[in-house]
Amino acid sequence: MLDRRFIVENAEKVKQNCAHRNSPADIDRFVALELARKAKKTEVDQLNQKANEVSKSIGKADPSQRETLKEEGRRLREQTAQAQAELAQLEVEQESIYRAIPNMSHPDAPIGVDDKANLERFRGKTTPRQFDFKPLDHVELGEKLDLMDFEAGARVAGHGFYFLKNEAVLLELALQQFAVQTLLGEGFTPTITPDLARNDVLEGTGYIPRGPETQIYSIENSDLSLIATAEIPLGGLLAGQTIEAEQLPIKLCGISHCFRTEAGAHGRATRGLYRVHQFTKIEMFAFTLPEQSEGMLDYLRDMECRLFDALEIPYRVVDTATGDLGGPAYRKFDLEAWMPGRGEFGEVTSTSNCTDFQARRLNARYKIKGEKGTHFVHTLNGTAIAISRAMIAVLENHQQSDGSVLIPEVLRPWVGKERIEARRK
RNA sequence: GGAGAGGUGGCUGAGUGGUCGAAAGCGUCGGUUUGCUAAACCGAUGAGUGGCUAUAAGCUGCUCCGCAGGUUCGAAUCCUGUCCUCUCCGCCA
Repeated sequence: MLDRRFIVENAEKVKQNCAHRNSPADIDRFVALELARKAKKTEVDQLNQKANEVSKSIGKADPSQRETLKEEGRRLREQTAQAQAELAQLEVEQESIYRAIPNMSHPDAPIGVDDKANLERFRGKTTPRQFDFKPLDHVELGEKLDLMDFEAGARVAGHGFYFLKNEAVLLELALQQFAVQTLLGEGFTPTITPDLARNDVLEGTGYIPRGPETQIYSIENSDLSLIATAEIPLGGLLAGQTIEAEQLPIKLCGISHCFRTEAGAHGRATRGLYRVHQFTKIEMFAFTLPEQSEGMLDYLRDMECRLFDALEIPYRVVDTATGDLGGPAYRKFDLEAWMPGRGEFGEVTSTSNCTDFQARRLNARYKIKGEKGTHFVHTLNGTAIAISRAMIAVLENHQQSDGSVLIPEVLRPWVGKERIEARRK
C-alpha cells in the first residue's frame, strides 16, 4: 500500500496513476476520509488523555473524593468508546478504498490500459531457429517421447494437472540445479519455502486468498492457502521484522511448488504445460534499501536473461504497461520466450520492483544505526526459472528433425545425456 | 492426536491491579582512561502515530508487554477466546 500522507499530499498524481492502472479507487473520497479520520483520532486521543488523568488521580486521592472521581472517569470512558466506534467506522470505509489503490508507477513504464501497450525493450542472444521441418509443440513432443501424461494427471487431480515422466523429470531437476547453482554463484541464499502460507502473508504480498476472482487455493477450516509463488513465503520472511540497514540488500532464492486455480483462464493457451495448476519454480527475491531497488530490478532482469541465454532460448524482454502491472509493482519486466510449437512468444519470467508497497503491508522495516526511527524496505521478486514454461521452451526450441531433442549444454551435467532420443514404440 | 509449560524492549529475563513503556544483565552508541588493543568507569539507548516549534535539535498527546475481546475509574498483571513456540508421550516419511 501507499503511504496515507503521500496520497493526501499527492492526490492528483495518485488519481492519474489509478487511471493509468485501471484502478477504480475513489481518491477524493479517500482523502476526505483520511482528514475525517485524523480529526476523529485527535478527538479520541484527547478524551483518552482526560480519562487517563482522572484514573491516575484516583490512586492518590482522598478516599472521600474517590466515588466522585470514579463517576467522572466512567463518563469519560463512555465518551471515548463512542468516539472510538465512530473512528472505527471511518477506518472500515477507508480501508476498502485503501486496498484498491495500486502502487505508483515508474516514470519510464509504458502507459496503457492493458498488455497491448507493453513495450519490447530488447531481445536475447539466441535468434529463433529456421526449421527445415514443421516444429511440433511440446504436447506432441511429450507424447512422442513419453515425457508427460496429461490424461493420468486429469484422472488423479483434474484438468490442469499432469505427470512428468522419464527425461522430463531429469529436465526438471536439471533446470532446478542449473538455476540454483547460478544464483548461488551470485550470492543468493538458497531456500526451500513452505508451499502453504497464512492468509495474512498472502495479503501482505498483495495476493487475495478469497473471492470470486482469486487465483489461490485455500485450505478448508484453516487460514492457510497454497502459495502461488515463493514470493509469498519469502516476502513473509521479514514480515513484522526490523533489520539493520547494513544487512541490506538481501538476495534470496526460493524453491517451491506453485499452485494456481487459473480461474477464468479457460479456453486460450491452456494446452499442455503452459497454464497448469501446479508447477515448480525457482524464484529470486530481494529486500533492499530504497536507493538500491531500481538497480536491483535491472540486476534481476539481467539474471533472467543470463539464464535463458545459457539455455539457448530466444526471447524478448518486455516492459510492462501501467494497466498490466497489477497492484504492488512499480515496474515490471517480463521475459517472453519464443515457442516454435505455438508460433508465438510466451511469458516465462517476470520481475517486479514493488518498492515499499508490499513492505508497508508486511510491516518489514530497516533501521539505520545511530538514527532514530525505522523505514520500510523495498521488495523485489523475479522468476529465475518456472519449470513448466521453461520446459516448453527447451523442448520446442531444441527439437531435431529426427524427433529427438538436444539438451542444452548447461543442463547436460544434470540430465546425464546430451539428447532425448526419439522412442521406438 | 494426548499431556504440560510459556509468549514482556536488539537479546536474556524480572514484574500479579495505580508511582510500569516496564528492574537487572548483555548488546549497541558516546565519553573518560590508554603507546595500541582489551579491561574498567561514566552516560545514553524500544517502536508506531498525531500535534507544537522548526535548518537541525527539541517539547508534547495517544497507542503498543503474541493477537482479539471482557472486567475495572484504572490491566503487562484478573477473565474468555485465539494464534504461536517449547517439552514429554503416541503415531508417522
